[in-house]
Amino acid sequence: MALNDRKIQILKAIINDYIATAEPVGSRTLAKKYDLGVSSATIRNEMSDLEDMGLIIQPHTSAGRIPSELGYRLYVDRLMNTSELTPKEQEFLHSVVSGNITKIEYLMEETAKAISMLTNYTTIISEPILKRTALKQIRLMPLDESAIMLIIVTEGNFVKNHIIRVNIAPSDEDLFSVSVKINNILKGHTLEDINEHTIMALQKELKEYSGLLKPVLKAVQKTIRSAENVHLHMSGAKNILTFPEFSDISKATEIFRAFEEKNNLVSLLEDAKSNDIRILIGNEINIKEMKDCSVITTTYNMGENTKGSIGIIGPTRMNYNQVVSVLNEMVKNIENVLKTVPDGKNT
Amino acid sequence: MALNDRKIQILKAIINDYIATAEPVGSRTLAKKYDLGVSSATIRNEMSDLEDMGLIIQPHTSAGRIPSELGYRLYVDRLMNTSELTPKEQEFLHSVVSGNITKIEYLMEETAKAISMLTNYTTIISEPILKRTALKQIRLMPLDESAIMLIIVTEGNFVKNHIIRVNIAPSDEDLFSVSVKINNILKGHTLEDINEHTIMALQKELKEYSGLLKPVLKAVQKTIRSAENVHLHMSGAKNILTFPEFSDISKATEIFRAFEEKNNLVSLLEDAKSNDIRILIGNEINIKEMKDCSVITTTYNMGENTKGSIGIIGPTRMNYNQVVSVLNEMVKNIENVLKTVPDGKNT
DNA sequence: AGTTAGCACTCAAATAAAGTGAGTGCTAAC
DNA sequence: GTTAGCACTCACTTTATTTGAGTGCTAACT
Repeated sequence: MALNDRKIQILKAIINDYIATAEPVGSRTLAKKYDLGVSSATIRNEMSDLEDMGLIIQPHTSAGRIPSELGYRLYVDRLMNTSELTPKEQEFLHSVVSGNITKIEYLMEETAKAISMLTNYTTIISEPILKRTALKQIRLMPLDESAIMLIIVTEGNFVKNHIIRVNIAPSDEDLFSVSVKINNILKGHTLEDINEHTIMALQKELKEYSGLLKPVLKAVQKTIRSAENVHLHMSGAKNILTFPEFSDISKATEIFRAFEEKNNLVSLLEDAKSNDIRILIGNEINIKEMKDCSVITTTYNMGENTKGSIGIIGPTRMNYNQVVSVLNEMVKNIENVLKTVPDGKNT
Repeated sequence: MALNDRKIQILKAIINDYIATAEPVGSRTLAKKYDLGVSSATIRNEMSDLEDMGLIIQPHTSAGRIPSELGYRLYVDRLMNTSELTPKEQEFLHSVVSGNITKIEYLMEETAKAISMLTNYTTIISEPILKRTALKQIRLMPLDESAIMLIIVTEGNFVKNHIIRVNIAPSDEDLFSVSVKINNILKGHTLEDINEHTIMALQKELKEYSGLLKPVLKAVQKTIRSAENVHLHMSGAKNILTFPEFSDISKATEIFRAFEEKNNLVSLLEDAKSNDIRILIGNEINIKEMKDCSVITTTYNMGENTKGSIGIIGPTRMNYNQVVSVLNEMVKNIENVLKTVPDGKNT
């Protein structure tokens, strides 16, 4: 059976209507609401064909049709028309990143919030993760009589700090020169780079302050490890409750439970490997609790090796068109901010 | 009408039963389930009295009774027996804080998560807030050719950092000596302390690097301001959905909406002024969306002027007894950690 | 006096029955 | 190939009926 123009037109109408109303749509509704130029009976015949092709489904005998996953797939791949955001929406999204954002965490937080506000879906964002976390700067500074602070800046200007307890705090100047020495040795190294050789070199340099070696090394390790972890931000999870498909508390709870499992979210975002926008529909998501959801993901870049992902989660009946536009716009914004004003990144 | 022993016994039984089952409890149930030594008819008479006294309520004519807010008030003030946590529970709570926690944010996050897991209620925690944020250390360090980083440590060892773009980055040594100079002038100062005099002094010291003055001052201001902000952590909001009193989606959504308003949560926690445990029941909470909830709050100390709060939110029918025990235990744990190993606090 | 058995009464909730309407598939005519 | 017409289906709504937990009151008992 061929998927002629009229069939496509009808399928599009069904999907658009269902996205808007969440109600199965019948032939009469289509005939009245959309200017298809044929009678409901004809539409009925076409719908019957579409159902045979697996693109739409009848929930029960005397109901209208709803799109199947296959139908959505066809829709997002070939039928969906992309639209521009309104100037107001663009401005809103832009205002979020243009504010005085001092920490990358806040930027992520705000971005997630903005997207979920605009779309009414749930947003998750992963902070940029460094492929190979190298140390950029290591510095010791005095805190008080019995404590000094270790500051570590990694590639990408992520800052970490650790307090080190000591018996007698070395002088400011001593700490500075120790810092410079450590720095010379560890700078540019990653965790696996730190071997016996580097440690020996450190031992030699820190002869006078041998008590510092161990805590410093430990802190450095911790830092690199943590920088290699994925940090997630989520916003608008409660929006799930606003969709009639999840008005059953047990369904909502199920999804929330899936959200709680960090691995789930990470794996969702990891699907966003390429820079393109990726769409997973229903069971294409490999998380059974989310079989009635769709996820749209993409990545944003922040320097060469550093990229994070954004994912938007909604019912399969989500507004794919809008979400894609929002994602594109927001990625543009974020990349701009991260490129032009890499101000105060931190973890 | 006197509140004799038997009435108290019956009231306690009603409240305990209702907390456990969420079902209105009738005279027959009480007579069967609890060993009160009298018949259901007698209990009925007493219940009638308790209702006259406003301690219990009949949702409708042919239903059992449920506690009124007044009833709960009496219960938590005078009737409730406190119980110990099981060793297992204690161990669980302890394991949370004893892990390798490098940042105060994570400690808070984990604590909130643990409490809400154990109690099944929603937990909010405010990070310790400094009464008067003073600067402790200010340091500049090189990043690359055109950027240096400003590190600021405030009283309480909170660390902030800002990247400053420059045309030509001064040398490491120069930055060190500039740091020491700035430090000498600003150390110990709070925001309102920074006046023309200090700025003049800075201008003089930074003659050679006048381009640094403005960004440094701006960053310092930002830092202090942000440190004076309340940072909140919330966990287990979705637990709300598990209670039959909120099984109506619209009720749940209402509460979630209230949760979204940060001011609401802050004001809840601010009620926890004293070190004691405070309990707010139903309408005692001044947030109308939360009139069917109760909140139990307390504070924890971290050094003299630094204290944060923990709040647990559940239905009015919450397990006050358990929550109080958990809170007490957890505060003990947190204070221990913050006292003995004040390691790597950060904001 | 206080307690209790007995009983009529109430009313939410569960169950059953009847009615409604949007939607379908099929047929026959255009 | 298209469409009007019609019988049929079935979720949903409405209305009626039944059920049962719980109450308050009264009269008898200790």
